[in-house]
Amino acid sequence: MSNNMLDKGYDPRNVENKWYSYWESEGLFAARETSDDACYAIVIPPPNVTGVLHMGHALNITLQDILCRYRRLRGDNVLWMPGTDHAGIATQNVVERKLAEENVTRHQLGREKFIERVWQWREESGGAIINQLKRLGASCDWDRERFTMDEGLSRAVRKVFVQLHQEGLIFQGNYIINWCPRCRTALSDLEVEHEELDGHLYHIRYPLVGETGAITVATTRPETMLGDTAVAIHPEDERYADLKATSVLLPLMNREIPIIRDEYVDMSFGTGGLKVTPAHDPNDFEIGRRHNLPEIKVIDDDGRMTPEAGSFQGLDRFECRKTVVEALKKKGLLEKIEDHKHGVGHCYRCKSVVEPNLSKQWFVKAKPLAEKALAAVENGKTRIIPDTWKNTYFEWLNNIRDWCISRQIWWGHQIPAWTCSDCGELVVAIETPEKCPKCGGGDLVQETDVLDTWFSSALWPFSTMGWPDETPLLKSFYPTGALVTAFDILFFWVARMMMMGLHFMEDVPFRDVYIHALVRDENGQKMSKSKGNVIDPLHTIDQFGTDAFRFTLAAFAAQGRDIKMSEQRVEGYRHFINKLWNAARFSFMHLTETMPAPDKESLSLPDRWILSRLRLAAENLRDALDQYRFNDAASTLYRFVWHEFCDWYLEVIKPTLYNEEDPDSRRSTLAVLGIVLKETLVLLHPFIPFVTEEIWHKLPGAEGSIMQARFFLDGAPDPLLERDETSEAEMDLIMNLITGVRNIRGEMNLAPSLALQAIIHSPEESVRKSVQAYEDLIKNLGRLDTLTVSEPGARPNAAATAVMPGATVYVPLEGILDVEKETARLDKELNKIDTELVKLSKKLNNEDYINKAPAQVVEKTKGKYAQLTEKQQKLQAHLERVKALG
RNA sequence: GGGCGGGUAGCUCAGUUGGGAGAGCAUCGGCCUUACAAGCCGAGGGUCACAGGUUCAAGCCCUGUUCCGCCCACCA
Repeated sequence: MSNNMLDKGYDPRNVENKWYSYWESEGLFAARETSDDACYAIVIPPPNVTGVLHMGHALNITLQDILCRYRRLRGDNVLWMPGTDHAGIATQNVVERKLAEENVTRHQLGREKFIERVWQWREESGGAIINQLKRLGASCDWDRERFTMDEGLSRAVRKVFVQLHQEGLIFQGNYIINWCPRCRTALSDLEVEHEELDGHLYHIRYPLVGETGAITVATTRPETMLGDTAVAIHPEDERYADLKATSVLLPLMNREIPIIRDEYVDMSFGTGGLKVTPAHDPNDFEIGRRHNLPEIKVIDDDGRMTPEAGSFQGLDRFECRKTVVEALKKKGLLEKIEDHKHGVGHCYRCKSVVEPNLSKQWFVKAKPLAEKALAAVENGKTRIIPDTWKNTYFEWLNNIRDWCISRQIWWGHQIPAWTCSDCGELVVAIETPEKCPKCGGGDLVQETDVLDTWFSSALWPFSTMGWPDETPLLKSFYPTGALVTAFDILFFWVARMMMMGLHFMEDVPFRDVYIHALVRDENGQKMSKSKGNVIDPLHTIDQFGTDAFRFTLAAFAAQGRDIKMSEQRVEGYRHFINKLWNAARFSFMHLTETMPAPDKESLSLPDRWILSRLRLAAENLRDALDQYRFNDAASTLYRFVWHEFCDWYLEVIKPTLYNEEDPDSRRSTLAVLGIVLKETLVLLHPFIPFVTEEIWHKLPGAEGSIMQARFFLDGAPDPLLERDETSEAEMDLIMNLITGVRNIRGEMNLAPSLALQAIIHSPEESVRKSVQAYEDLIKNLGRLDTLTVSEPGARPNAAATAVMPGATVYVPLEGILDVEKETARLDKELNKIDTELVKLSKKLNNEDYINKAPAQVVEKTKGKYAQLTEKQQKLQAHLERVKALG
């Protein structure tokens, strides 16, 4: 037994860690800062630093790793930039929950101490997600790992903030924003998730001042009435044409508020009366500004009623709703309550009901930035794949609103703005200013708010490469080649990277954006902890190995469709990994040394055939990956490896390998086997890096890591590795003959151990020659005793038959032919042919078809018709003879 | 309210300019054939959601209907 003998089954556990360490220690993931080779970069979508790997990451990372490894094999200088995100609110919430277990609030701790705790938590947990990415095989350039809060990136954030402020694209203002009373912070519009809920529509009567009667308004949030500063009606509403009163008395508060006329009001809704609460509703806010209405905040930052709410002060907002309704009922001012479905905003981090609230915040003026981002996709500088997402992207950018970037939390980039306590001057600067530039005062107080997490991630493609310095890295790798992500952060992240990249780098951040699917559970449900349907990728890996898992993800990554993950399927692909393993194992039983490359002329048919098929597989793989069709790439490989290389080639060459009497043939076949195995491993490597590396090292003549290999398609043209359609056609004939015999054996229930005899008739000399030349091969795989080939002549009676283009096979079964079975078998086949012929003749008898269809298509149909007719005749004739036996 | 995706074999899904309906798993039959029983050989199984239309030809293009899923939206 040779020393490169493999174990009987593939065990990933013995292999994966070993090779990952090897790749890292050999520096095989490292990008060169400059090179003559094409440079290709991908920046990782930075996972939350305190996060845990989930299926979404697994898919995302796997696809990126496939692209990166593929590009390296194509000879590119690849940079896969890794890193993590500080994930402001999410991380802060996690740490706050931990504190809660100790019965401490962050306020008790104080800002500085709290931030220390967060950093501490990052130290403890920050490595976890990275190690999990490594288990997936991620070939990131880890020496360059970045964090959105590290010094370099913080500098980039401050620089961007200051410049945008100078350009008037960042401003501070009092506007209505989305407020999460639980997280106690403002949120951007994107961070609010709307959920359709069953609620109520309360109809409330607001009595007119100076005359009898009332205007009835309808609201879903009666507690906000305490902050009403007007009632609005449509200027053209005829119901109020004669209304003389100019104000109403706000119930419960006994405040007189004006009746205003505004076209925003929908006359068809309810009674056409709209209560206006400028401080707690975005629309009302707009109306309020148009009419110079006071803005009265009745709900505070904790979601409790303010002193402005009068006797309701201190009540929780939901408690207050009930109380207000009761009070109105008592006063007889509640006209009715209807059931009403409406969208309610929730915090995307903590799921609390978001309160629209008037607040002073910082904003990015988004329109000017959005225009460039739109143009770049319109003119194709950045491609979005699949392009159905282009519309979504355009839609959002076209309707973009100013981006609220200030957050009232502690974990994040503190806004680089200071207020002079002496003169009130606002100073925005990259570095902490020593004194006030206006009055020279030394007491400058920094803005306590921090920036939206997505502000710093928007800079990721260039901040990670050293911007604002002009680094060699930026020069080589910006714009990056591709961004790979799921659609759920298309707006949060992708669109904003486009905006910032175009603004600050004056070029797009990436040439391609590949949007992949969401991973769902077997029932198509989104995986979530609360549903308990989460499949842990690490568990899957433990069970089946990383390679099987990765191959599964790739195989399911069809464009435009979500993935329903199930472990059962991973198991299926584990079989594939094992199949490959065993194919290698078999090969190494014979392939013990390097073989010289043979002349093409001296090769046997199967050798020529498999080389040609390898070429085709490589081309298909390349085309699929270049178009991000990962599933096609995976199935191409699967089919080639299993059904061509294993099922046919390895079986076909066995007699050659075991035949000691023809060492020349054996050597040339071994040489081909070596080439095909080697190149196949290279093709597979991006998908299943571990097992291919493991096998690579057993391969005679293979040097170094498989990561240093190159795609043969890119090398100097090698006549051995060209398509050879003549050989493919000849091999097809041989395979058809074998399948014909196997089919007979299978359907007639003949034991595999029973050696059969076959008679092949063909009028074509080339066919007879092929059969003669590969007689042993056919006999072997067809499990035949004897094989004779001749021109059509006397036919055996007690025989089963298989008819194919150019040849007819007879398997004499004297004494054992089951007439009934063979009759049934032939009948079935004839029926199929019958229906097929009816269809074809219908076509061919159609003048329009003959005239209008392309000649090529018509010819094809005619050929097929002739072929089937011939087959039908032969089968029919045979059927007669068989019947005569019975 | 607007937009998007999907409905193809029992299950999960492919199907790239319209021209012979496919794969994996599952099922059935036969095999321990010296790489692999995580395997080998063979078989059965589909009104391509429904209804129209365009075309010589439709799973694919157009219109409508229906069911499922998702995204966006300031109608109280």
